[in-house]
Amino acid sequence: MQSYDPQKIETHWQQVWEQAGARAVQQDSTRGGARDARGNDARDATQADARDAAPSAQAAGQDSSPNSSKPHYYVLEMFPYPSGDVHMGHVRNYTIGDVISRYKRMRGFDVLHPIGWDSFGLPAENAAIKQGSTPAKWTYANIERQRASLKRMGFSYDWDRSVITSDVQYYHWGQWIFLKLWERGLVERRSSAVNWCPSCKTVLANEQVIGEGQCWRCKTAVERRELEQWFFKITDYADELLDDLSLLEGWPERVRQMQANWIGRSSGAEVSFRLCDAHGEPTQERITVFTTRPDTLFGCTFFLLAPEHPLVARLVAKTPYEAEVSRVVAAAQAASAVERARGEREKTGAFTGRYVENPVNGDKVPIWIADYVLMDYGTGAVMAVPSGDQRDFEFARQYSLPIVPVVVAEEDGLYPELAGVAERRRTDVPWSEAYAGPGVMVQSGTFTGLAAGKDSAGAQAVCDWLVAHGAGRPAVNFRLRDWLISRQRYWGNPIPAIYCDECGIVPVPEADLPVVLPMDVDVAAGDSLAAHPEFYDVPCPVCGRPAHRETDTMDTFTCSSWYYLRYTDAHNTSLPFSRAAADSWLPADQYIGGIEHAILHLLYSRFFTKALRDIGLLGFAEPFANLLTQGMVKLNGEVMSKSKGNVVAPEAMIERYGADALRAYILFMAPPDKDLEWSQAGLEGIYRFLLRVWRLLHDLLGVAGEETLYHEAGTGAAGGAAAGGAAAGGAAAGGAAQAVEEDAAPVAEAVAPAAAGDAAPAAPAAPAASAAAKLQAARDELTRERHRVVGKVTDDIERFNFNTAISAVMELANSTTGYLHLASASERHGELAPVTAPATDAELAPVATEPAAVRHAASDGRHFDEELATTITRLLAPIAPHFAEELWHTLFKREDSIHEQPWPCFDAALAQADSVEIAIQINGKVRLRIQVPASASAEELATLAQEQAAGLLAGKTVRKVIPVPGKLVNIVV
RNA sequence: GCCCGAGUGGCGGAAUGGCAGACGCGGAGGUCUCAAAAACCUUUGUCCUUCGGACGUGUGAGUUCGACUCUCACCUCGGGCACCA
Repeated sequence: MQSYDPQKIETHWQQVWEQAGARAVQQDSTRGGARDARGNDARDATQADARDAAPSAQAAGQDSSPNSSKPHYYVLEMFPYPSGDVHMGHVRNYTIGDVISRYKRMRGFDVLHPIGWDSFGLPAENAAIKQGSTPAKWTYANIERQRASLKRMGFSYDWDRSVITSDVQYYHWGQWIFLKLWERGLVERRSSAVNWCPSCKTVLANEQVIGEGQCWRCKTAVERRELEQWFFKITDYADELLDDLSLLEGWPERVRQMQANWIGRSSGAEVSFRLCDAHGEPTQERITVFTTRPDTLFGCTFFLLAPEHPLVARLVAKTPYEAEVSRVVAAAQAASAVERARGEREKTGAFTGRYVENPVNGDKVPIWIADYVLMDYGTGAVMAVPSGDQRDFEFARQYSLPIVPVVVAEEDGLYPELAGVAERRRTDVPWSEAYAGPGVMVQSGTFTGLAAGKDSAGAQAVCDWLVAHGAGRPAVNFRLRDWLISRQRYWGNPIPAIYCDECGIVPVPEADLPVVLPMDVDVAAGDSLAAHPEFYDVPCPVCGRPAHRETDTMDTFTCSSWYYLRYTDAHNTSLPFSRAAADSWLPADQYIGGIEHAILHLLYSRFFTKALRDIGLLGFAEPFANLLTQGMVKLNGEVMSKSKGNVVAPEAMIERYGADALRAYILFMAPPDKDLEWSQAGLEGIYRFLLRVWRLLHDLLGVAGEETLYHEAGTGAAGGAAAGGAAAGGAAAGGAAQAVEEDAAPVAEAVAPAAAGDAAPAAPAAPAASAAAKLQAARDELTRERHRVVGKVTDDIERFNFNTAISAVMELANSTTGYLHLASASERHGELAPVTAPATDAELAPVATEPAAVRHAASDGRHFDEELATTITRLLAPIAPHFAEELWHTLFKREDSIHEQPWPCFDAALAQADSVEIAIQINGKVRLRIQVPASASAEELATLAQEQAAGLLAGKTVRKVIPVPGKLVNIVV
């Protein structure tokens, strides 16, 4: 027996698959680019794919009807950023995707499984500076390194569709999309308060500011600066981005929740307050606020402006209040964004000396400035209702402002003496904090008695009143800001815009695309795009006068917002992708990636998809139908990172245990969405499992030779004991297995009654046939086990429970071990020689569904063993592809690929044992276990159980019997 | 504060409301061996020294014949949002 040598095997198959892949591409191109939809007509491509489709109904089972073309399945994994070699997170992400891909192919799907590189971005510049290289050299070297590692892992990618975002063939179309968005009014250049990272020396999008105001990449505290920048108007899609989350049933609830929080829609009303002049008389000038609680308007006792509000200076100019107000404004501006956002500071403010008029009751309320009011949310002005808002409450206490309760809680009678009171009687409350919950309106004039709360009848009534009196309207506010996409960095996709002194900002004409990024910019030497005249100096496309290019590049997230579309049509030279190609593959059936992109990338991609749909380039609204967010790989509870120096390198593990063991390990140790604690011992355990299966299958087919470990002639006792243990370990240990377990002398007698329980024509009952009978019983049991395991593995992979799928294969392997202990290969296979010639298709067909009555006779031994062996190999093929392929060729003597074989079939009925063990509970406690025929009805079960438990029931009155067929009987006494 | 998750042996983790702890790691004992490793076999939740029994899925209630699973409250941990009006 050739021993299992992962390095040798994996290297061999890598080369074979690589060559086969190259051949496939050549064949494709002779078919007119069918696979890749080169050119524009992808409809041809999909039809060609359909012609390719082999009849797969048998393998795909319920998933496809006979003679149908192969259904499409798009498995997408978040593409890597090429910062060095691949890490365990990549290995986990891509292993999950590869198992799904290989499994779906075996199930008869036409699978799209691409990979690429998100290769623009700041780390390349930093690395170039550090190493005195260029971003391009560093980036492309890393891509080659990663590509080699991914191939070494055995990932079955459509390599000919690879997308590298820093290739001009790709970013050309990013610029084209930019122009299309511009045409549609979704691009704006405007001045705004933006986030500036002093370390990265660039502006950042809101989504890229994390935690307490830090840069997402370098964690430096960001600064606020007023700058003119480029924006994508993602807020135009705020409503749809939020509403469509409910369509994404295949996404984790967590991610949907995070996006909903981020978009942050609040509904309420805008209320206009008339500004009073210096003498307190209302003017025509109005100040508008946004509120989610118009029902509390009668409780508004003061009015707040953000320190940055443009009105502030004018209100206090040349008044006694000017000095104090200026001091507070200056203090607010001095406080860092982080500090001010934290909310722990004591609330500070100052009176402006002016008033506004409350539209509902004519109250003159004082205008204050307060540092907790934010200029960039709502209108920068707030109606303060201290009885209903904790912040306003604290501010009122701080500056001794009145607090008027306008909502009383119904349930606990909070402030009951005000119930039903319409006119204002109290201007202070005995509470220690504001009450923001629902209740009933009080002290609110004609609205008193209406329900209060967010979106309540009272809120609606006040809103209606405001509309009727021209003092307000319903309004919705979002937390989401427009996406700032310009970056003051070199290594990115150039923004296709030109500045002309005469014509202003001019888009680069489509025909002039691509704007090529010079590859020789020496960032290490402080070089920049502005210093490259061949890039910087251009004639104005409109007037022809000298002009210059925009030197800002696009946020890398613009590149990753549409790469999954390019995969469907990767070589298109006239469009980013053809609509037909994209529509035929998307929405992606399964997207897999880290939770860290829950907001950033996933929100941007959703926005791009919707915008491109509105431009007419796509026919769908959401890019990813199903999302799996894989957990992190940790070491001692900590995230692996280079800076912490606690990285386990995949290469080193492949070197030692092979890619297949690493793949299986990472799937086995935890469900895919949970964090995984790295354990070398666990990896060794899986490696040993593969070694064990290797030996097992060789022994099963009788080619183990001298090295057989499972059966030695003449040691019947040891073998019997072993088999007994294994059979008992099997979950569905039935009567037959129990018979095997009893290894005492009258074996045949023990077997016969149990095994012959139903139609078993071939069951040998004669004592002389004891060995054969034992084998027979073991095969019957193993057949059931095989069907059960195939069913479980299939179901588990469908639901991404890879860990339990692998453990089910282990169970089948363990049961097989027990079977091997019963008899040597020659005893099992009778006169038949071990496999030397290629097995026929019939012999190696996917496990057929057989009539329940058909049992394997002793002479079928080799067939039985081969079927068992190929089943185990097929089940492992998606998980350990090199391992399975090698067995397919060397053990089963096949010349095609196991990865093109159909997935094994199973029959749930065959997984069912004739006789099952059920528990008898008395008052819910298990007291007894009995064997009953699997076919026993509930009534029979109830009777049987009471007979069997008669001893335990003596002297007790049976009140109720609950039989659960196949499981247990509960007797209540 | 609001909103999501998650709490099960020594460890990673299994369990459509129906025998808790599958599978693996680790531990213990054995077979083989001059010996060791590997491999193979047995065993391994806790407690009661017992054939046998009691207790066990973060805590406390509840629904149910029956709850790791469903309901309510609480505790702990993780995550998202947050002076968002």
